[in-house]
Amino acid sequence: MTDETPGLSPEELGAYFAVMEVSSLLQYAVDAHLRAEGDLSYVQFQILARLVDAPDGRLRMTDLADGVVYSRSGLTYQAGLLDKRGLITRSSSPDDERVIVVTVTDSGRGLVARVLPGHVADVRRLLFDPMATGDLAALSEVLGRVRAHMRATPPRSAKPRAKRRGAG
Amino acid sequence: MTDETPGLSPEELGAYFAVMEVSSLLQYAVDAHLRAEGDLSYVQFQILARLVDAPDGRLRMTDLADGVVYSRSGLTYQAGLLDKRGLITRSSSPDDERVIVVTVTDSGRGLVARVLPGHVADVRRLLFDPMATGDLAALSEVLGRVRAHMRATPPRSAKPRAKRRGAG
DNA sequence: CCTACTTGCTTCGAATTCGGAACAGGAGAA
DNA sequence: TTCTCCTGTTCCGAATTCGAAGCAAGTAGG
Repeated sequence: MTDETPGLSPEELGAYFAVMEVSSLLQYAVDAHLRAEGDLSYVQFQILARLVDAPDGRLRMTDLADGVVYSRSGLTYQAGLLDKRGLITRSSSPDDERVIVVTVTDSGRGLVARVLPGHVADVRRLLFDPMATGDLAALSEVLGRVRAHMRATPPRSAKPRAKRRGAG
Repeated sequence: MTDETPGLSPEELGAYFAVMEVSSLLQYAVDAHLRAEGDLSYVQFQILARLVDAPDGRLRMTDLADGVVYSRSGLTYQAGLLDKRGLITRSSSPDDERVIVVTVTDSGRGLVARVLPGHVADVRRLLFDPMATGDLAALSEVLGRVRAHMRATPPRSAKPRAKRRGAG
């Protein structure tokens, strides 16, 4: 793999850095607002938003984990916090006693409804306001392709001996 | 601000989610590889890469912090780890005794050179391979505008009473 | 029925991050 | 000079994350 590494062109390098910086700044700003308005971290908001969007407001722990956190234990921790605040409830599934079904409470729905307008306004102000006509379509097109490719390429296969210690 | 929140169109929502998911998966995959190949976290690699790219391989702590971490203390922690491994050195500036100048060692340069090909290959495989002709230019164009807008809009002004506790 | 294997979630220990407090070196005014 | 800010770094406590290990529940084979 030392022979065929053509490197990245300046434009590729700039695009790579731009993706990382934009997402980082966006998440940081959005997270700060969510904490200020609803005392919610970005991860907690994502969990609640997913539940609100789900049929009957119920999802299994495993389904919730996908795309939000990269470990089950992290979700257990966050679910514990949300449960303690009365924003969700957890109960065993009658079909499969192993499965924990998470349900949004009315309080949780109310909190999401209360912080959602500000959240949307933040995203619009930071991400979409500076865009020109056609930028949105172009961005969706490109990132849609990239996302589909990433989902089809599980990252696990590439790191057989990654010895990560602690939080990433 | 409750009257004028038109929400986000489905395409905007999709683009927003795509940005967050792509960057998250990309960072996760790249981080895993950096740890496997050089026992470096993504943040540590960013610090070393910045130093290698800087004139004389030297930067002040404050300049390093901008864009890498969101707190000075976090940079101090990482600099301590890199210093302990002999990848950087820290010394006071003769001009201003307050300033700490960070310098990459030969060992640090060697490590960056060793992990850079794999890092570049990861970025290419995950981010650029699925792109079609013209996608790169479009992405650079859009995100360049967004990034410039974000840099001109400091996030501090929008969260006067954010009471964050611990890591974000 | 009983044993082996898999799946789903939680507990535990370690690592990383942040904000604020504390500390030290310069710059300017009287 | 001395006093008062300002800049820059480090220390500390709290919060969040991950991986590994442990435990309960379901599934397949004999």
